[in-house]
Formats: sequence, structure tokens, C-alpha cells
Amino acid sequence: MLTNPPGIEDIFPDRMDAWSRVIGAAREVFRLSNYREIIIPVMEYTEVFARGLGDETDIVTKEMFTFEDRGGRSLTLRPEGTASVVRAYVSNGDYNRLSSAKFYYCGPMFRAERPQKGRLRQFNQFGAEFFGSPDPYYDYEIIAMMHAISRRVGIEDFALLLNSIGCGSPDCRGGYVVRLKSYFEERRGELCEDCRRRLEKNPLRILDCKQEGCASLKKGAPSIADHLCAACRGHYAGVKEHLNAASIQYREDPFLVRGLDYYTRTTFEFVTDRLGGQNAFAAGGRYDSLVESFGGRPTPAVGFAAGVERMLLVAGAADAPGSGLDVYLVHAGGEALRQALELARTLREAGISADLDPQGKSFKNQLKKADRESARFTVIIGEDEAAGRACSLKNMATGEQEKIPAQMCAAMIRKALPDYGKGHGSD
RNA sequence: GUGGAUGUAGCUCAAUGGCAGAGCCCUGGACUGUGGCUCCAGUGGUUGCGGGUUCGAGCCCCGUCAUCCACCCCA
Repeated sequence: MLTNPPGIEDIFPDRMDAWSRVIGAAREVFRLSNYREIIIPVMEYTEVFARGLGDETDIVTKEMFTFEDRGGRSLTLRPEGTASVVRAYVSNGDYNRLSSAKFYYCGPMFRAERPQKGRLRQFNQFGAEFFGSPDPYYDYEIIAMMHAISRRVGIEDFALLLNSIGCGSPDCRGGYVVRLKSYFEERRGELCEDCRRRLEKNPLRILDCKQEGCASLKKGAPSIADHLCAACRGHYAGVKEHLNAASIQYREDPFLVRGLDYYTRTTFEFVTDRLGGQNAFAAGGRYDSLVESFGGRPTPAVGFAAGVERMLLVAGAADAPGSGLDVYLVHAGGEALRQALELARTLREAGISADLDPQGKSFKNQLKKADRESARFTVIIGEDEAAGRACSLKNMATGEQEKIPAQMCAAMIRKALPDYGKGHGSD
């Protein structure tokens, strides 16, 4: 039997309810802050990600689905969205010339990791990016949107971790990294094997290590908080002020280091302990030099991304079987079927969802199907009804049933549906 | 890439090395034109795949594939 590749899932209708609620909440929150949707390609030239995320990052070195096109150029299925949005922004002169821009995106991402709880090879993210200002307000705006989306989706059990990793200048992170490196070099023997390698490549990442030895070492390590330059310190204070003003709880974590190279100043994560070996369901930060490194004008920017499947896990979202159909038509075949088909057309044209089984076995069988579809009404056309061009309208919740002229059916159902008009056809 | 666990009906799972089962689902009946609750009956299997040991393997051994969990890393 053919199966789907590992870590690449089908999403069936029963799950779509919860799934759409998450995406819907995100879209609505983005709209409220004037972010507009952008559709970015599912694949890019490999350089986009290599340059965007950093040549040495784990994602680029071992987690990308990369292949050659027919001309021998290297293409990669996108492992995240920010690099693509930046690439799109830079290559589109119209937007590039605007003083600022707000985008959001959603769609599948691909990473060639071993699947496990909360980790898929194809998964869905939505995210937002702001271009054009270093003002800490925008860091806040980005964080606040993700916060609002979490609340709307019903995620209660989470923490917001916040940090500033400063800028690259020698009196800021640049100098800090040097101190950090020498601190760990003196204790090289106590570091795990991975961290000894990180010591050369990216000493900051040692702070992220969960090995016991390394974790206890970092308690005595110099903290980035004490080594920010005046400008970055002021920026960080500004972000916190905005968060406080909005009563958004956060926990400062001076050791919060993200796996992507492009971050500057603000970094943050929305974390929970309900994701197995994973902990973050959304994360982001500021990336003030990424646009420039893609060949654009120097343009400060902030953004975040969230994992839809992880949010569903954290929210404990249950599958909802049944379609919420408005009407299921039950018929006795022959002339009754002919009238049922005609009535189905009428109902659908009136914006009422209707379904039936032309093979229609017993009434019992058809009623059962109506129940499985969680239909709100059943319209029954048996031989008696068909003879008088009538139908029996049954409310499936109460069991009440009434025989009415077929002509009146659509009008009566429409009146009885409490939310007719929302999500139904309009007139 | 590394480690551990698990693969039996559509689903969830039983079965000392000795006749492959139950619950749910599905179909039908009790109720000849009425869903959910109850009761009864029925359909449904190359026990992931390939070897081996044995009189005999779902069970033991080897290999392989798949899934899950964890490491690593990340949404």
C-alpha cells in the first residue's frame, strides 16, 4: 500500500475545524493591526536560505530538502518563511521604496528532521514581518499579536520568554561573545562534545545546551544583559515598557538564544511544557541587518512565526466529527427521489447546505447518515409526501417533526437556522 | 544522524510455542416509514514484509520496512 512519506501528514476534515480556528484567529488579529497577506514561494534557490539563516546553522547544514532543477541550480523547499519574505521585499521595488511595510503569511514549511511529537517534516506556520523602523513599538506589536492569537485560540498554559541579544558592535554583543568564549574556554574540559564545537562556531549557542554539565556552567557565565550597549539597552527597555503598558506577562531569560543567525536585539519565544521534547510553539525577534544582507537598503525589521500543529497540541484541540450540515434529505426512491433531488437544488440555491444518498436504503439507514453528518434538519419525502408534493421536516435535536408543503421548506429552514447568513450564501 | 519502544480486523487492543479473539465502527434485525439509548445477528485477517528454529510460530531468533517516543535541533 502506498503511504505518505514520514513526518508528512494528511489533515482530514474532522481536524479542519480546529485548524481553521487557529488560522482564522491569526488572520483576524493581523487584520486588526493592518498586516496584509503575502504568498511566498514554497521553494527558493538554496542561497536564499543559506544566506538568510546562516551557513552554519543546523537548519541549513542538515535539515533542508534540497534538490536540483533541470538546469542544475540548487532549489530548497522552504524551512521557514522570513528569508523568503525578505527576499521578496528586496526584489520588489515598489515595497522596497515604501518607508515601512507589514506582511503576514501562512503555509507549509519543510525540514528534514526525524519526526516526533510536535515535530513534522511538513508543518504549517503563520508569521508576520514588519519592515522599516527600529522603534521598540514594533517589537511589541509583533509580540502582542502572537499573544492575542494564543488567547483567542484558548491557549492558557504558556510563558513568554524575552531577551535582547544586542547588536554586533564591539561594545555590545561583539564584545560579549569574546568574554563568553574565554569564560567557556577556561572550562573547556567540563563542556559536552557538542559545546566544544560550538565554542568555535557560535559560543552563544552553548547557552542553549540542555546537558547538565553545560547548564550548570552557564549559571556563572557572563550575562548578555550586563553587556548591552546603551542604544540596545534603551531599545530593550522600550520593548518592556510597551509590554507592561499592555499587561502582557513575560519572563526575561538572558540565556534565550535562537538557532538562526539573523537575530539582533529582541528575541522571544512562546513556550509550554505540553509539547513533549519541544517547548516553543511560536518564536521570533528583530533582524535589523537581514534586509541589507540580501542587497536591500538598510532596513530594520521584526517578525515572528508560529507552528499551527504545535498550537493545536498545546490547545488540546479535539477533532470534531460531523460536517454540521443544514439538511439531510431522506427519500423512498422513485418519484420521492425525484422530488428530493429537486428540493436539494432549491435548498442549495437558497444557501442552505443539503445532502442525500440517491441509493437511499431504508429510512433508518438514511436517518443514521443524517445523524453522522450532524445534520440539523432532516427532510423526509416518502411515498405519502411525494403524492401530495409535501415533505416532513424533522428537527434532529428535538425530534419534532412536521408535515409541510415542499414549497415552504426552504423558507422554514432558513428561519429556523440561527446563524443563517454567516458562512451561508447571502441574499 | 543516534538511541529506545511498538507493529494482530477500518479504529483501539487481547491471545503459556498448540483452533486468531473482544470492544468500537459498518450492515441487517428487534421497531415492515424515522437517527441517538438498549439487545441480537452478520460482514470483515497473507498477525508489516523476508528468512530461520520447531512436530507446530502472532509469540522465539536474524534481517528489513514502517510508526511512535527521546537525543540533536527547532515552529
